[in-house]
Amino acid sequence: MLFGRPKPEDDTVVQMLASALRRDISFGVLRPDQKLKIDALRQSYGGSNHSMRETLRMLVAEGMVEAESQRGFRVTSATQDDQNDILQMRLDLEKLGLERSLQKGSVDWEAAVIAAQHRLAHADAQVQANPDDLTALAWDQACKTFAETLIAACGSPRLIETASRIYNQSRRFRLALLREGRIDFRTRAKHQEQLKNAILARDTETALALQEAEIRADMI
Amino acid sequence: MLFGRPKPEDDTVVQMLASALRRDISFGVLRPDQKLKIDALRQSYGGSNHSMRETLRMLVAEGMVEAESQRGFRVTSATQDDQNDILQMRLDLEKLGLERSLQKGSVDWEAAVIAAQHRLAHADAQVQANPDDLTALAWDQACKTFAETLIAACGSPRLIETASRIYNQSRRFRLALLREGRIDFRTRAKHQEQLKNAILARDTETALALQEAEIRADMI
DNA sequence: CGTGCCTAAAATATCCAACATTTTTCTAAA
DNA sequence: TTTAGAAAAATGTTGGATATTTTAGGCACG
Repeated sequence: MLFGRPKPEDDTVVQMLASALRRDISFGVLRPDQKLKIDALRQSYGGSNHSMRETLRMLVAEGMVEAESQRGFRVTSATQDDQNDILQMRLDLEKLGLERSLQKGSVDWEAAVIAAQHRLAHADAQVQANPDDLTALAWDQACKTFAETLIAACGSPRLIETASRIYNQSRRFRLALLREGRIDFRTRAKHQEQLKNAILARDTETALALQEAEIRADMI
Repeated sequence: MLFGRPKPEDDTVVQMLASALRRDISFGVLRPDQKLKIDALRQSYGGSNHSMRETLRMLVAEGMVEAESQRGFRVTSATQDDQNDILQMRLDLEKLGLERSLQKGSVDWEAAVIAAQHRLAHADAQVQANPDDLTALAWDQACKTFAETLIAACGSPRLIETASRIYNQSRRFRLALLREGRIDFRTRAKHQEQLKNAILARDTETALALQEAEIRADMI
């Protein structure tokens, strides 16, 4: 996983569609509560009706889309309550994950954290200099990778998978913050650096506090 | 939710299929790592190829089934590691949920706990007297309902949903215990009663300890 | 002027049949 | 015995068709 993924993630049509829809939901192209009509989606994204349905089922299970029987699909709503719920879940899950990673993580994990933090710092700089959609996408991905790296050594595949699911639900909130220019990059950079150092020092208390601050800042 | 569910959960074909497959995976009719060939499944469960594929996608997202690109679906493996991981996740999630329910739960929640515990005690007695598959199914459902009721007042839809997802993955382990006669119903009954009383007394520490004991006993 | 009812249009959920591609299995030669 | 290649099976995808359900319009009725 050093220089890009070895296996192609978007192998099948359904997975390509899922990626595209995920991205557009995160970016707000498809807005909360918006109806997702099969034929309309096919016009924009291609694929057969069946592929599109399969895709939407997947997104339902990921929490990005909601289904109502005989009434089709719509983008999951994004109320303040939802935001709070997602924030709390991220706190619970990612803190657990980081705590256990700090207990179990090897030097390989430390290296991965350093690398992810380095890339994140770079992405932060990029997105400040040039805030177009493509850069924002790369920045968002770097944020996710960093958050996932923090918990990668926790030893629980299900914790990792669950945290990833919840994280994906949080993305659109953070991308909205970015669009609105409400992200304090100065503080972020400082916290990230401190967090990395706390991890290398295996200072659990400080690391968890910084992680919590970062997650909260991600969702105001 | 007093006398059965008001809305029919198995409205559509896909949801019927999902229920049937979930049940058969939990019961071990479909064994861990078993290949799930679309046409073979259609013979047993009906439905078109698309419906079956949609169903399997859902189960993938629920963690009951795994998909490999161009190589179809198979029942999620159930190694000792998996069992441990699921156990740990249940502990983390359900303890969080119970703790918050104890903080926020109203008298309605207390009533629901009492009701669920009553039904669970009944189901325990039934399954001891008459351990056929149908009774086991009802018992299993009562267990799940009880576990879900404990965390129902936590105020976090995503915590509830996530706990449910993980719980479903734990079912086949507990049903295996039941089949092998390795469940200590005496201790269960005692613990359940004590747990209910601790909850009514809002004794968080005792309640959490008893809950943990129950979850561990569920998975040895 | 609204209100309810009926019909028409749209959308969903499903099925069948077909096909390209990929994986697996079988067979036979080196 | 190994291996190469053909045959069989399975997956992933598409198009088209149909029953059912929901939604939208329009129109008489009070």
